[in-house]
Amino acid sequence: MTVAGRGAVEAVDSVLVALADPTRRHLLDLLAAEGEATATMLAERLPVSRQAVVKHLAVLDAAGLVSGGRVGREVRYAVRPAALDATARWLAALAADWDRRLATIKRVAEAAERDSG
Amino acid sequence: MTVAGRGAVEAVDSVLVALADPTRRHLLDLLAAEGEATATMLAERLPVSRQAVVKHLAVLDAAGLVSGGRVGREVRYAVRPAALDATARWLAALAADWDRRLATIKRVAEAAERDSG
DNA sequence: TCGATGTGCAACTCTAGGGTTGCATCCGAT
DNA sequence: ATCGGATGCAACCCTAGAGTTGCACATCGA
Repeated sequence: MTVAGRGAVEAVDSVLVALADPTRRHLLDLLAAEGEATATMLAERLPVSRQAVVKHLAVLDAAGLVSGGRVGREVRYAVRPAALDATARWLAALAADWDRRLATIKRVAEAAERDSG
Repeated sequence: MTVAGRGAVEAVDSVLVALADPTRRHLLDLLAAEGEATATMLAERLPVSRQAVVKHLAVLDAAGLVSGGRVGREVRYAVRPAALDATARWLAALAADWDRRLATIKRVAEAAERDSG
């Protein structure tokens, strides 16, 4: 690992992969707006079939970004902020790490500059 | 848009897509550790060809995550924290937005609960 | 019970993109 | 001048995964 725990990497990976698809991000937006929705409802608002939506929801669920609960004959999905928040923190920490390293490189370079110049 | 500007969406999209690939994340790790490296050097430390590395670097460059500069006959790449940091903030804001919405839903549900129960 | 609605499963198509190889090109050093 | 190491370009495979269709299974309402 570079900056945080190793077990978290797979979790971050699944979230990043999930978020990389525009249709899935659209689904998340709809879910966040609606509060709760079924695959059928979501498919009506998207230019894809219900089955496509179901597959996307499965990916999002595996990443911990949504969770679905059965109510009668339908399955209602809702958004889950935790995994998203964790990934945001991971990225922020990584960016901070890069900053730190670049600052170090710069100092070293300037020192070498002074020595030779 | 939902929580931030619209123009930023494409930028975030390219970063997310770039980060979704494990080989590219590995490249970023190597670059952050080395400070600067060429495609040839990076390819030696990865189980893929130099050409594959070049393609990945192009994607990372388009996303603003790295930048390369020519030095003599070689091209040295380095990591760029800005785009990563912006994406981290975007995700954090999105997570916060979800939290806000879920809290609202919960309040509404509880109010309805009191009214009918 | 029967019909309508929603979900689950499976086989299938099709393309984006990750990876490769081969060769041309450019620059530095002897 | 020329040899070697590094980059650039182009034409290729090949698989993951986004999307589809078709049908079977559950469940609610009349």
